[in-house]
Amino acid sequence: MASSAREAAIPALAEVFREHGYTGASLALLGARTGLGKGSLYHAFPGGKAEMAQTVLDAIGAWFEAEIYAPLRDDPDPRAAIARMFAAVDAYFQSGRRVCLVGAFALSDGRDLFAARIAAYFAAWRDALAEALSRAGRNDAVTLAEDTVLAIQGGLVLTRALDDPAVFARLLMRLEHRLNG
Amino acid sequence: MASSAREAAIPALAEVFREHGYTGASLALLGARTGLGKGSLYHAFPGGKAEMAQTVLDAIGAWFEAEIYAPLRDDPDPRAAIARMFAAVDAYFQSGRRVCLVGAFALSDGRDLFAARIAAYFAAWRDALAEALSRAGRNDAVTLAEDTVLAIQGGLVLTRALDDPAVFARLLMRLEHRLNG
DNA sequence: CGCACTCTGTACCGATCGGTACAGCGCCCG
DNA sequence: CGGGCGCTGTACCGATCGGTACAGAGTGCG
Repeated sequence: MASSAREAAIPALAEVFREHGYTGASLALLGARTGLGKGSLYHAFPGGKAEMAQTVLDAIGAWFEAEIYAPLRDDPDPRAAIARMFAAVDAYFQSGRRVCLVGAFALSDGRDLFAARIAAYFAAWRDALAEALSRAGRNDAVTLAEDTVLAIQGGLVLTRALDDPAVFARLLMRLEHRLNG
Repeated sequence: MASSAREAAIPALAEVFREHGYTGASLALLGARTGLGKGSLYHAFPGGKAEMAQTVLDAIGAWFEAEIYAPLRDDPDPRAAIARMFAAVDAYFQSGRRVCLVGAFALSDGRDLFAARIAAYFAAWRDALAEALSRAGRNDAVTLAEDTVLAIQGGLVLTRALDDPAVFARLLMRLEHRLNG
């Protein structure tokens, strides 16, 4: 199938963008990590590096939407959805060893190119979490949601800076306690 | 004086690294922003781009040490030092419009090159704040300090991502209230 | 004045950048 | 079996990368 090579390449592309940023992710690196030559890469992504990055951002957004945001909004048990969010976040970011690509893009390169997607990712997260908190009876739902999303990003920065995954683990415990008691 | 051109260039260099990251900050950009040709740049920084980045990181570290960490540790009134920290942070980061270079470096490029400096910057901040909180009588000083430093970094990420300085302003108010009542 | 020394613009280096062109391989379908 | 097409490796493009070499301008001092 035409799109299967494309789909298969996405996780590898994501990893390279995560580790090197947009400008730092060279076609040589992208090709090496995916195992695809330049020809294949441009056949699958005619738009070049920009299309690869967009596709990766969309895939990440879709994953979070399905695994985290949708349950937060729709699960009849909001507290269960929040617990699920923390478990998914811990697994996804490998307890802080893995960086958030969207957050990294927001800070430096490719910010202008992908600003809309970046903003949408965080806004959706904050709003879905606020929805769950609201249904759980919190009246400070929006503030608490913003604070939580922001703390997770900060936790990733500090964990990476200090090279100490315990920072992220402690943070998630604190946050979950604050949200779910 | 020999070092005056060097010193004068540092803020401009810092701004370029902040906006483009380490690999994204080309010598062309660095030269344009500082107003120095390649010859002058390499005369002032014989070690090239790496020395420029190190110098910038050191200058930032020194500024935070003098303006924020030292008062946190030494001011006889720890609550005043904490208030001063929030005012300095708000001014330095221009209410979130400006990104933290150290945090940006921690997330992506140049991380390995400058890991020690990056870790020292955050560890010093966390420890100085914990010292102040401890002297102010908080028994959860270390946790609270870690949480605060991390939240500021996350606030910068989210503010940039959503392009909304109000996020950072709200965060600082919340944090100061949590620390100083 | 003239020497010496600091500084700086410019030309140049090999390497690598993102991207394009294209020839040929292999697979599928008629 | 054979023709066509999806796919891919490779050579190549101009631009730019970080870095070096160096000649000459500017400057201060004996």
